[in-house]
Amino acid sequence: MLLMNPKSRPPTIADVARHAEVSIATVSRVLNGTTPVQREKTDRVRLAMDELQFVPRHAARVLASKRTNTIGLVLSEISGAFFPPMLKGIEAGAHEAGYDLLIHSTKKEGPSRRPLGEHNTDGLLIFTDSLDHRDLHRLHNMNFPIVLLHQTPPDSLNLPVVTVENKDGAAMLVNHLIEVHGRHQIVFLRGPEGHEDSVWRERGYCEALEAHNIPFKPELIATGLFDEDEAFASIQKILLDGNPFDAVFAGDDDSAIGAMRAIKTTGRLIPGDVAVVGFDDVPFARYLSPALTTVRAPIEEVGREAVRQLARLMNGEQAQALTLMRTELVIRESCGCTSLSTNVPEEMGR
Amino acid sequence: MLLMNPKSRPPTIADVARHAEVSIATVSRVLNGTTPVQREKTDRVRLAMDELQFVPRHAARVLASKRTNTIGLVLSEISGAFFPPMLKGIEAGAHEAGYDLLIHSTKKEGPSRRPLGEHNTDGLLIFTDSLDHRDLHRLHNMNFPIVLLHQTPPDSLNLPVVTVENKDGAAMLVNHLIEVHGRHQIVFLRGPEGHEDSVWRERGYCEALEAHNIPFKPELIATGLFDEDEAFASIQKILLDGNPFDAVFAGDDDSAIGAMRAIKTTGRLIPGDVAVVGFDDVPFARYLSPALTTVRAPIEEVGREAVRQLARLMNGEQAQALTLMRTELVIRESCGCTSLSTNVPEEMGR
DNA sequence: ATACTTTTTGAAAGCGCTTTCAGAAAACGT
DNA sequence: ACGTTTTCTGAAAGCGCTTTCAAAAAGTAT
Repeated sequence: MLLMNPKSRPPTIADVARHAEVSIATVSRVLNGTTPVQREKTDRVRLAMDELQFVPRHAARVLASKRTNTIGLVLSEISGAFFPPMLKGIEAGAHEAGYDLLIHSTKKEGPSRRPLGEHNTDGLLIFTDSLDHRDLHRLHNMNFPIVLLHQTPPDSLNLPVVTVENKDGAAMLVNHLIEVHGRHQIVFLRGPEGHEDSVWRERGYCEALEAHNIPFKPELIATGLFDEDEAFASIQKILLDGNPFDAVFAGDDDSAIGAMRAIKTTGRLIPGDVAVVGFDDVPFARYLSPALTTVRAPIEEVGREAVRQLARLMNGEQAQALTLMRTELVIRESCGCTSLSTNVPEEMGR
Repeated sequence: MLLMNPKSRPPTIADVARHAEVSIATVSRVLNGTTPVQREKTDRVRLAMDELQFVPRHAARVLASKRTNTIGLVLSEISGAFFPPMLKGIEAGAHEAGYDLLIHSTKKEGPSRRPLGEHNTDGLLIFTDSLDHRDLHRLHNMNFPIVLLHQTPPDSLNLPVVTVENKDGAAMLVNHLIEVHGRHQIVFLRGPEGHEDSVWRERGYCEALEAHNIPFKPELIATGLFDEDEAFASIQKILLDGNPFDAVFAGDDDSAIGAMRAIKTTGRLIPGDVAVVGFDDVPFARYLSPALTTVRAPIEEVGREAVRQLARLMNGEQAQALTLMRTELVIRESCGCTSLSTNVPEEMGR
């Protein structure tokens, strides 16, 4: 193993050039493949790079080329069952496209008002409302590549969006409750104020009701905040108020757990007395008893697709204004269906 | 709102200097607070920066200062219940310390053998064995700040490590099984080959047996790969082989699910006939029936602490060679204890 | 006032790479 | 062989910022 002089600084492109007896420009060219270089020289350069263990200084390339080769993910908080698969998809997408991923949390901005990395990235993925409208406008005005995740653009800004078919998924779910199980008094638990996914799910809920001529009852709408305890409390309140219901669409799976707990507490049976369904299909949904009927969103694909759209933007191409990833009904037991393989994941037999 | 000439490129420090009628150096100084600057000039500069919406070019600072203000997280794959909280901790730690986070996946290296970001980060967090020993040696030799996560250094390299007390946690768990529930035939399900966490958990398992003079039986050791289906198969095999056992320490929670399924399939009762315990305390552990007794590792804290150690290294200070985060026994039902509040999370009453 | 500190400031030299630009070399045509 | 076109190549000019360095300004002590 080649030991390098401990005092010496890491090799630069100039060292490589000297070592390979070519010009700096030539080294740069074999590094980037921008211009053909004679075979023999290419080899010499490659060899030199290996021997010197040369690693190009990212900052220098960025400064000179104005391309960072990095995409930024802006988000307000890392949490929820939702986040990991999305990140996984984004990471995979970035990797595929040859970009690095810079994570920028906007939650309670640190000591130094560190500026958003516009110049430090080639494009930005913005999750939900992690960035305020002012910044969004500014970036949009300067024509900076941006893709929104799970958030439609404010003020009719023309920014591409990637999200899931919340409305259709919710409608499928509620239709199932109505058509297959004959439920008509369906509670809906809203997510956090302003949460777009929740808004669309509610819309799907309403459409399903309408489609079956079931009147919308405001007293069956409550707030679950996509949170277990909040949902628990909300369902308890509805029970206390004496509003009858035979099903709960909990808004998301976390809320569904809370709802189930609240219902069980009263001695009611799930799904006999009350059907409970969620949304998201988080990993533990199948382990609940009864196993939770819900809607699966291809979250990982959302992340991957968002990167793809962003890549198009960064290449100067047009991106799709709205990408809606299809959702899928996951029937288990909590709706009243009977699963043959209780608590057994589908993949079991593989 | 100040509209800028659309043709104009983003403002540079020179523009700010001109605008504020000071030198470039002065602008840099108020930007970094490196040297005191007259109050009045400071104000002028600040104003100019605001008006021009100046955002310093990251690359330029890095190139000039040799500090990237970024730490890199190197990992081979984003997955597992394990990952999200760890990332959350790391992100939080990085944010606190004023660093950005660059995620670098080494899984199936992309098209261009993109070099690891040594020069693009001030320090690296290396998760499990996402980086091969050669690179590790090289980085170590050049005295580059590195902290290992859940992996002790190979070849007695002197690199700081942050991980959890797997051995103690496992021992506590097995002790509980033995002392409280009188189990003596305890199956252990190993994790993936070479997985350090698994090795230590097994060691804890062995120590607990020894401490109670229970002979170690090789036929009670099997492989669960920290995977539900694999664990299912392994337990089935042990059952088929007719090796009697009255408890399963599943290695991790995922395996525990598989183990529970396999045991239930035979009609045996949990925990009556067989106690099952896991490790990790993933979110759904409490929702299983019976609720899973397991060990909670402060994963998020691991991430945060790792960043802290790395920060010390980057500041030229010494880091702690080994940081073991304490684990905690989480007693639920699957070990044979009876929980008063079945399936009800502790926080319920808040 | 004068000499000597101490505090602020600006000029200018890089940081390591990409990218014109124009010249050199090679390839081609006749 | 010579003029042209096509390929390759090197010199040099930045990219936007930090950081000496030394001079200028302001403050203190004599």
